[in-house]
Amino acid sequence: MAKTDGFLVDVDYESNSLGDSVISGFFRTPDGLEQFFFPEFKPYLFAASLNSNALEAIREKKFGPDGFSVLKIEETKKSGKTLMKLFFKSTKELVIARDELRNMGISIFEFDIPFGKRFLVDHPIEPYCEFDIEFIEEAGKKNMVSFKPKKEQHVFAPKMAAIDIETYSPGRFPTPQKDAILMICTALRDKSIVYTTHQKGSGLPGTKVFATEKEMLSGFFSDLREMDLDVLITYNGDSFDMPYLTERAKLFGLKADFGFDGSEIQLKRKGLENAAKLKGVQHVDAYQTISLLSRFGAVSLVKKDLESVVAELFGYAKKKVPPAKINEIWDSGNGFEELVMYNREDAEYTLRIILEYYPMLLELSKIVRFSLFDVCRSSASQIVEGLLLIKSQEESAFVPNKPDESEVHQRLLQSVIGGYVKEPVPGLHENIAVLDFRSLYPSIIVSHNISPDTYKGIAPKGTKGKNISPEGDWFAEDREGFFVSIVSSLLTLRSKYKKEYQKIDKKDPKARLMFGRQWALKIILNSFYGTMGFASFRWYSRECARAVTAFARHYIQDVNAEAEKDGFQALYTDTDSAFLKIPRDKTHENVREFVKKVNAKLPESMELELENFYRRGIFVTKKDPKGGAAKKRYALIDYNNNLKIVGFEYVRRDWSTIAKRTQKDVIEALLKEGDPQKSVAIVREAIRRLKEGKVPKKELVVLTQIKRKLNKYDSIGPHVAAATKAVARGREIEVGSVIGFVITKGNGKSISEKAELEEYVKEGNYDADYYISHQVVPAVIRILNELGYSEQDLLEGGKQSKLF
DNA sequence: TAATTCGCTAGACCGA
DNA sequence: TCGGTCTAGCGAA
Repeated sequence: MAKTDGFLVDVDYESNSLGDSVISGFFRTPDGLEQFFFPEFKPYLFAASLNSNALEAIREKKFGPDGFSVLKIEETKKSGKTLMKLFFKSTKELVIARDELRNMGISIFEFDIPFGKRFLVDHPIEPYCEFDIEFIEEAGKKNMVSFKPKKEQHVFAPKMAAIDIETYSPGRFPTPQKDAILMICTALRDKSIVYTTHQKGSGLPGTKVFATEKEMLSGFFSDLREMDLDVLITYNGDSFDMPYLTERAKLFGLKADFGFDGSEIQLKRKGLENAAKLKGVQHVDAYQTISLLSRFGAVSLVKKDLESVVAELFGYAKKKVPPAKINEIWDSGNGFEELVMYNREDAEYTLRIILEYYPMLLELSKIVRFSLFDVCRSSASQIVEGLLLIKSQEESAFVPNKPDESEVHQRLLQSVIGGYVKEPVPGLHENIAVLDFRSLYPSIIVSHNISPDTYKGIAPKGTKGKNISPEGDWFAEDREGFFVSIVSSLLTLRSKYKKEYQKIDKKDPKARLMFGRQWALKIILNSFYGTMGFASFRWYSRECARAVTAFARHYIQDVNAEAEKDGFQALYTDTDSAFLKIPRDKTHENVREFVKKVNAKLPESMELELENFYRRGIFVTKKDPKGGAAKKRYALIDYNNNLKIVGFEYVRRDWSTIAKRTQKDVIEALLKEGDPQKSVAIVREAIRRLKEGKVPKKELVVLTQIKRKLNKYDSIGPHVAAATKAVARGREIEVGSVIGFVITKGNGKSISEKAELEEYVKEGNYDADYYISHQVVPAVIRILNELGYSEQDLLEGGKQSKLF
């Protein structure tokens, strides 16, 4: 028996010569990346308790065309019920057997958990932890005997590199069958290398020049293998770089073989998306990661192309070389260094994005026991599901099946009422306090023991108890719910991490790791409520979701009622926050006392926090005057002159910069300086510039996402019209892409007819009337209405303010 | 196929 | 040409 130690970096499975599915773990040991096999671990599923006849029938059953049998059957208990654990020799056989078992009328469970994930769920191990390993080597294969977490753990510091390719694209989207790879860049933390076949590259620092593309690819592949990476990063490599490299390699009789032991890239489909997997090496697609983060609201991005992301995250305006320019440079050789720079920056920034989020990804990986490859491509439901699977395994709890289509349909018919939103008091207000509940939904789950396994039904009228929601849903008090123990430990862990982070010096490299840790927990906590009400979720529970929001509405409305009782004015409320106007006879200290008083009555895990005090704030009426004041839009300024603009056009990407900037300037003049006349002057100036035709195109662009195929739209809005026209010109527009359009002078009747993709519009070609009356004026008019101005005042001028 | 509901607004669409 | 209704997108929480 031999010994070593190392970090677990991936779990995978493969078919051996006998057709058995065998799990292997990849460990980063002192000898490099090593693969250890776990031949004892077999694929399995559960079947409902069977009588002896049925059990015999399964034992005798010959499955599939080849007539295989169940490997073995064990009896187990889950949540107190008896289940049969059926083992198979391979995942292939399990898949065949599950259909036939169902046809036999047998209820089966946990039949759709990927084998690699199954292994990680079943073993009390975290990926990227350090282990002491004992193994036996036979016929060149290392079989694991035991592996135990080391007492002292080091943080896994992976070898990382990012790659990016540039291709030839003569006026169309590049196709690997025809268009060459011109350049490839590999970026490491301390250097980057550009591979190219252009002779202009020779002599340039950090470049490797090859005579042919075939030699370049082969050189690039062998360099990658030599780097012996743990993590390989791309930007949209799942859909572009990896398939492209694979295809080009194939054309030259090569293989994109830079995975473990010279294995090739495997291109998979994950739902509708592509995924490129490498054995033993984690392919982290930064584009997928950014999508994940923006889904979870961890970053807010207007567009997800590399340039926009780099601008948002690092404040750097990276220069883009458009495809046509790439070809021009390539053909002429002029400006070659610019192309090299572009390629290099793309790879370097791709690496930087992942370095930025690595601590958070790593923590997510550990919590749900997904590899980095899986975690960066996961959805919210997969992450929560992963966590619940682990918990179920630990407690031998029953795992519900995913619902079938008709069940999902049924669930969708009944939705759950959400948070309470109070109509604000419109107008300009002074001296406001904003209070909010910390982690409201998770803390309600914990406080009232909300979980499917503690649900007792609707409480009879008159029943008293702390776990009866305002709508009557009743949860047990004598035992802790399955969801509750998870959420509660996540909440505790997060506040511990947050405290540690607050204490540590922010320059300490550990600080980023700690921040990432608490952030990962926040993401999971925030998704928990949502998944309970998600129709396709295994642990869907309408009752739980309904109780959470009912309690939430109760608590926030209670804060308002108490505040009014104490002499504050409840200005506005949205779900977990209350805006209070502090009357003249009250102080900030009175607000703090009020918060304390509320907290004294709240359950232990709930807390109302003082978010901030604001000097001034404005709420406006809706466009439809009958509709009253607008919810979810307001602006505040605190005592340090920090402006907070929420919900207004200013924060929306589907409004032009000219409208957004004018709106922001107006709000600022009003809140910061209290100067309505200046606000009016700002609007008039914008209108004047528009009329003179001097506004540059980039201030006029409206960004919108194309969410479906262009022919699937019932209503042809400006963005669809602009996209359709662009496609007619030969531009490719993918579903999900964000396009920018401008309303031109054109001679169409409708706005759509005048909408054109930004790239086809000349400077100065814009419809000034449209931008005045459909962009600038609507963005500011409701704000100025509150101060007594009308639209006429903006367009003509002269009249003075009556208010303020 | 991949967390929820609440809410605002624009612009097309449609019939009088 | 109008006003109501519907489709669509995005943001707040």
